[in-house]
Amino acid sequence: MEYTVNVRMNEHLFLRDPERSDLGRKIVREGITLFGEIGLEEATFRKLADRMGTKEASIYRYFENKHRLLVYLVTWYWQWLEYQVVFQTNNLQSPHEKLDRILRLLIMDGMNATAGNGADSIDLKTLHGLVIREASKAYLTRHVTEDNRQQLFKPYKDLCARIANVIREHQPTYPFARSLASTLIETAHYQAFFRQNLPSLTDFDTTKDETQLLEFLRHLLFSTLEKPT
Amino acid sequence: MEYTVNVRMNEHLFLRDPERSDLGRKIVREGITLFGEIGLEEATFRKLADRMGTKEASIYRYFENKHRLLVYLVTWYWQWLEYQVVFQTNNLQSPHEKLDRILRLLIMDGMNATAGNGADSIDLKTLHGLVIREASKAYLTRHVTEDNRQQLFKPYKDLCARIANVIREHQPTYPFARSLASTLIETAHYQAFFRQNLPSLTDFDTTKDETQLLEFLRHLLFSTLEKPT
DNA sequence: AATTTATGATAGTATAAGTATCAATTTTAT
DNA sequence: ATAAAATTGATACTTATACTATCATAAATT
Repeated sequence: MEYTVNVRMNEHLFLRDPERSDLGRKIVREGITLFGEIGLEEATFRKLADRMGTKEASIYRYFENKHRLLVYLVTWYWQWLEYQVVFQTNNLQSPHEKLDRILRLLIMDGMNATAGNGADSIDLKTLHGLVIREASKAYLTRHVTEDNRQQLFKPYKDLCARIANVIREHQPTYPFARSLASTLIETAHYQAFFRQNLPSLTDFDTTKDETQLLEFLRHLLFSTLEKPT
Repeated sequence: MEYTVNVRMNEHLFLRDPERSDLGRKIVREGITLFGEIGLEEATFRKLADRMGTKEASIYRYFENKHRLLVYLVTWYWQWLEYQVVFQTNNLQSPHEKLDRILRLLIMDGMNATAGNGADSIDLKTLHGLVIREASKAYLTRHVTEDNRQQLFKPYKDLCARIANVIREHQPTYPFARSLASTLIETAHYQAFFRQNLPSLTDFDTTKDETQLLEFLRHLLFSTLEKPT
């Protein structure tokens, strides 16, 4: 059985829906690789246009500016991840097992490489790397309140709320389920970043895989949930 | 007894030592308030110069660019904080008590408002707010490896290592002391940011003080250290 | 008093960010 | 199949940012 899961994006994120044209899908796809390759600050719409063989002005017709494109990509990731959480924890009996599955999703442990159909498929590994480096810049701005009013962070909140629910399922008396959920998400990301770039801020062996990070998160999560408050 | 503690800054951070002239100290002081008021992305050296009644070119004589000034401010904070950790945990008998003191430092619980002498004193509350919003941008860049080679993040690593040592003092068998230390620092910051700006990502009452954040961190830390690995 | 050093004032370049226009092309509706 | 509508390409602007350069003046050193 073949199927694709479509993510419905917040309409404030774009001027013209990039999912509805080849050019739009290409902006998203190439945007991920450009941001991934040279980083958000070095990236410009001109460079993106050149790489795509199109014009700056064409990209501006889809996205108001670079920041909106970033938020688009990052929220796409949150929504994709929330779907994975729902899908992969479905029919698991124990909340413990669900949480374990969620942690493995957060570090993209053993994920398949792409999402979506053929040429327009999204390179999830690259997107994950982008999220690790740039996702926090989506909200660490002066206009966070305004963006929040436009519901731009709803996918992040939804993901967080969903994880918090599983936490409460496992330990109904724990009073900081949402903070713990957001901490797990953020910690998964910057510990991965530190492991790669500033390894002395971690205890992980850079030459090995992310198993140690997973161990760290697992221990953090389950010890916290076991101890009464 | 009057005394001031001087922080020796990495010389790669500036072109001319801002501590050694009135103009330089003013750049640092006003830089903190400007970044604090309008945020890093909106801030420019032109705006900073206008606000100071000086010229753009004069600021460029001290700092290569905006990012270096950011790193300067942020690392100043890390060094100041490490000193506070050393000072305030000195002569405390139990590592548990030391860790508790460290957590309170991380959220700036009951800190006095300024550091340094008179007119050149640094507004710590504003700097703390700046660190919460902007500190991660100091390392979340493409040139992190190069900056790291220039030791720009040494103060952060030193602080982290010091906290990790207290963690090991309290629980010698815990294998992730450094990751836990960096997690505590980061979590203290973005949970404070979320509390202020995206409160549904937390369980904290925005109308109250940071006590709940402290409770969250305390529980996270001590439950993790109690449980065997 | 002489000399080095720091700052102010002004000017200039390169790139980024964003807008506007219009013709050419593609898509959609009839 | 044809007309109408929407999309894209191509070009050209405007404004702002991020610097660099120069030189006169002021301040601090020797």
